[in-house]
Amino acid sequence: MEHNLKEFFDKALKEVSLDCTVFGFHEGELKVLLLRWKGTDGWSLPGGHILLDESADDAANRILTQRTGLNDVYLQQFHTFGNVNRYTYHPENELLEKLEATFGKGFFDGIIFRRVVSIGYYALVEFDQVQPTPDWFTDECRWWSLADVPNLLFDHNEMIDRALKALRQHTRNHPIGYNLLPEKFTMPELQRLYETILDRQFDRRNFQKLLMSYDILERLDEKRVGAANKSPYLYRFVKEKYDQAGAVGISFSM
Amino acid sequence: MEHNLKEFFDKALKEVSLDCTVFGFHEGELKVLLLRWKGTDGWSLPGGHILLDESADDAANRILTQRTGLNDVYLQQFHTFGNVNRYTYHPENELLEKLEATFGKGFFDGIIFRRVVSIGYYALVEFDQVQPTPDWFTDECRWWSLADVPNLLFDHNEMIDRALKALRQHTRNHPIGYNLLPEKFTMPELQRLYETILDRQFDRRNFQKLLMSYDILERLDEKRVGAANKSPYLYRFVKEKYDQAGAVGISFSM
DNA sequence: TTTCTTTGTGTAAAATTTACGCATTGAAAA
DNA sequence: TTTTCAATGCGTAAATTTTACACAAAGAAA
Repeated sequence: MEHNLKEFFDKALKEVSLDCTVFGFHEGELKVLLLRWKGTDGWSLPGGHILLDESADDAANRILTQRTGLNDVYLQQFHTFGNVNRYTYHPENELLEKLEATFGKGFFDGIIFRRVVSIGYYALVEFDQVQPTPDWFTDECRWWSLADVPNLLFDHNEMIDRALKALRQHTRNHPIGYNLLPEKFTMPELQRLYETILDRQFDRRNFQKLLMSYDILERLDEKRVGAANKSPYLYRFVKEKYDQAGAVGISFSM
Repeated sequence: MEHNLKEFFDKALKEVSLDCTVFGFHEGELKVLLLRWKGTDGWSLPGGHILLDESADDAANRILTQRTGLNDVYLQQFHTFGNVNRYTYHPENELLEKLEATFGKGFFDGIIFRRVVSIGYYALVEFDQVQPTPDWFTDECRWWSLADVPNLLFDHNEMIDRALKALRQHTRNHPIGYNLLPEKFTMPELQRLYETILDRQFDRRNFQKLLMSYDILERLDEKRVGAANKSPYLYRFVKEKYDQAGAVGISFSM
């Protein structure tokens, strides 16, 4: 990240931060990207501060690129967290002690652990494309299954809860999958994504009918081979129609 | 407001503000509350800063109480505005000059017109209950019909646009009316509210059937008299069921 | 060659949404 | 006092959408 942390903070908004819940889909499960703070076992969401000359959205993009190696990640702002005590839900004093053991006493004075309002974003990424990369504060960055997410620092568990709710809401009103699946995928794979996000099962015949009725998918002549069953067709999104359906809004009513 | 502005700002977050789009419903139209800045003809949304010891939601409530005289206003955070130039969409230099003519040169240095991220809320209120009250910066506070809203200061026109979109989205997934209508109202009045928010017409027979199917309304024995037609029944929301329906979420599909 | 799991496809029933008519009421007009 | 007129209350049929469900075919594994 930045060579000199204090220099960076001089060029950034101090009372506002942003945090990103990065969703990936792998082996039938939703995953989120978490970071472990240096010298501690405390985990948090990827986040950071907004530079004086960049918008909040630009900052979220910059941070996401740094953490994932990806450009043009799908990003959605969903809520801003402004509780007085949002930094004190968890024992930040212990965390601070451990961090100061690593960085030196007083290092973080005036940098973190003040009153900060945080803008929450969620991101949708292709799991396989991500290169999880720790930042200046952390020495580990990796995927966690949503079900296994531990107690996080600050109010980040609440952030994930809200991000997931926002994602579900989005899924009910827009097509989903372009950002979470590889370019080509089978209908059962797409269905599993929907089932995972919305946490319910669908009849595969009705699911196929509904999805095809949106006219955003193209069935290819290829099939996925190798599994111990009938080879399923591969599909891909027709980007223009996918975007159009997203702009107009569809109602996934199943 | 505060007797000493600079004293207030010492106890508040400086890089974060919040702005409220206050919706009222009157004579079949949606209205919003706007403020005219002292000594100028520039209008803006009601807003303010967050005190160090209050949450963003508390601040929004405090500000709304100050502007409307109401407690416990229905408030919903909908978006945070973080563009770099959100204070420069409009000729803020001219505004600043006029304000300094009123308050004295340099009065606002370090107080306004810096880089500020603003949290957008919308509020739903009973039009008749509101006592529009200007704040420290303004000398007029009044309702405007949504259709007549002029060019506002900063990015406040965009804020209203987004607030309205959020309100429409909310209306499609939750019951609406408890906060916008008086306690007792007729079915045609409720229908007109829906038609105004969603900007389309409904068949009154189907509308009545659908609304009654939610089981959130109670028909009273009273009727509204005085108009040159058949006296319509009065209805009122059953608060518990209204809240329950709001928590579960309903789908207004018409 | 057989078995077993998964995929591809279509149709009928149920539920929901939409369209629409007529009698009634109450103030205003005649 | 009577008539008129606009708005309200109530119910049913048609159209559409959603849901439920069964059987044949493919392909790897046994």
